[in-house]
Amino acid sequence: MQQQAFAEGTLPLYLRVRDQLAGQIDKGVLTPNTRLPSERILAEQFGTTRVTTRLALAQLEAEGKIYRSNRRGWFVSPPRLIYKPTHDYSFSDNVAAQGRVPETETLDVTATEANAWLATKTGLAVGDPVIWLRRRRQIDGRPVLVENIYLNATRLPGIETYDFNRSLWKLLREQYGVELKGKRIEMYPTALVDPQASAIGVTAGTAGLYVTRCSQDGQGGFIEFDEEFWLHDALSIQVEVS
Amino acid sequence: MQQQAFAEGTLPLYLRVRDQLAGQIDKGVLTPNTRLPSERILAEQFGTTRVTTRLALAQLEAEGKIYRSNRRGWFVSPPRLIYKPTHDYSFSDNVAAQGRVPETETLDVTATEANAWLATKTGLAVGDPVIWLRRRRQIDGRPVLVENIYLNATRLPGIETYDFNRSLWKLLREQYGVELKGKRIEMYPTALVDPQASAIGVTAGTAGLYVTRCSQDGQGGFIEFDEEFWLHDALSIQVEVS
DNA sequence: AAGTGGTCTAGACCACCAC
DNA sequence: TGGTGGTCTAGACCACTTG
Repeated sequence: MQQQAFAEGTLPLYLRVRDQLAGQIDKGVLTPNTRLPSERILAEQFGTTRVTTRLALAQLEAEGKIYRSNRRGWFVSPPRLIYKPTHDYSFSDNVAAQGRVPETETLDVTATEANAWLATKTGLAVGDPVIWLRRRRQIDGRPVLVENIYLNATRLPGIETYDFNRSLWKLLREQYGVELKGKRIEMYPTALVDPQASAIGVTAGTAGLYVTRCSQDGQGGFIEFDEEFWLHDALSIQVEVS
Repeated sequence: MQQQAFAEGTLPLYLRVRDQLAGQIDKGVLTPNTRLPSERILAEQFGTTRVTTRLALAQLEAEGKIYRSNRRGWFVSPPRLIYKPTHDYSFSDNVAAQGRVPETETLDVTATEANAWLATKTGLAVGDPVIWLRRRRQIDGRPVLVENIYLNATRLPGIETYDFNRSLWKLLREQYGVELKGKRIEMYPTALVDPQASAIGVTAGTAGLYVTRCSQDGQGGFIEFDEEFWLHDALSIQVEVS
């Protein structure tokens, strides 16, 4: 029985499987959004078991080179979306400008009140009215993020009556004359867990990037707090300061 | 033989193991940098196998709640370091200000020339002289990042003669009168692979955050290009713009 | 209905670290 | 030297998606 065959150099088997697949991706044999052969077939091709094959696939997934779609299989990751959270970019415009197809779905709109956590993040008082908005956004048909948006209901009366399947930034400007100015952004890598994982349609534990953004108007009044849960391989963040 | 026992609710076993351990961490039974029981002992305690136990541990690792150290075991993650890449913060000062103990090791100093990749990132011409610096930085004795720094050798003559186990920012200011101004920052989550994984002392494939920072002086001249490879659970990024 | 990934078992040997 | 995680085998059944 073959165990720990460190024959070809010192690399463990699952990393050699990884290298083979990565090579096919880098050379363009496998192109973005192509489905890989099934785990059982890959295991047979590489003369190993599913467990080891899955180690290799998990490695490539961690590197952002492939992703999985529910129980449908493994796919080659498309290029990362360049995302500049300090700008007022519309998601839709930004995605389109990079030659991709955006889509936004509103999952949920709820009138509620600021809790303690939101109060410290926004400067609101506990109990202040907010509109809580949940959206899912896709690139080329792949869901890449879900977000919770908390809007200052006092500052933006009637906002819950609008269509949110579009750019919120444009809505604020056109209907309320608001230009977002000050922003406080915080982000860190973490795993996506439920309910966000389910909303995106990935397994709990999938690597993600958690981004929060607190925006004010020109006078320093709180407008919007945005909490985004991104797939870790879907974006590249860029920030410029002078 | 017990397989797929979805008895207590619908959660798979490895997620129930995860929840138990996460509860002990959140309740403070297990405190930062505490070692968890060994995988074999955990497997026995939860009445399962090592493979399933490792699934639970990998989940917690992905969430940033625990980390592993070489072959020494699993440990509870300390709080994330708050990091503001747009500021001129010194790593050492920043870590110390958050009540932690910083350490910097210079791995390597090399005089070399800009290649095509570096040229596009910095605005230098291919072949321009640069000083290439590799450093490893620790927090409370845990290595959390390695970095490649490329310094404009023309602009900073003799810089390779200084001690780099300290704040580079202070060195530039005190010895060259340089105040870093313009910055272009780019970052995305990805897995750490060799040689960075080895340098930090983690398994290849460990989740990380890749950060690059291009800094100029007040006149727009290129000073420094910094490429950082962070452990994904070690930091939280904050950016403020007005 | 067939095929996919998701979960799980019950073992094994190896490389490395601390003692 | 003994214990740790790292890697690996050869199977199994389950839940879901797709034709």
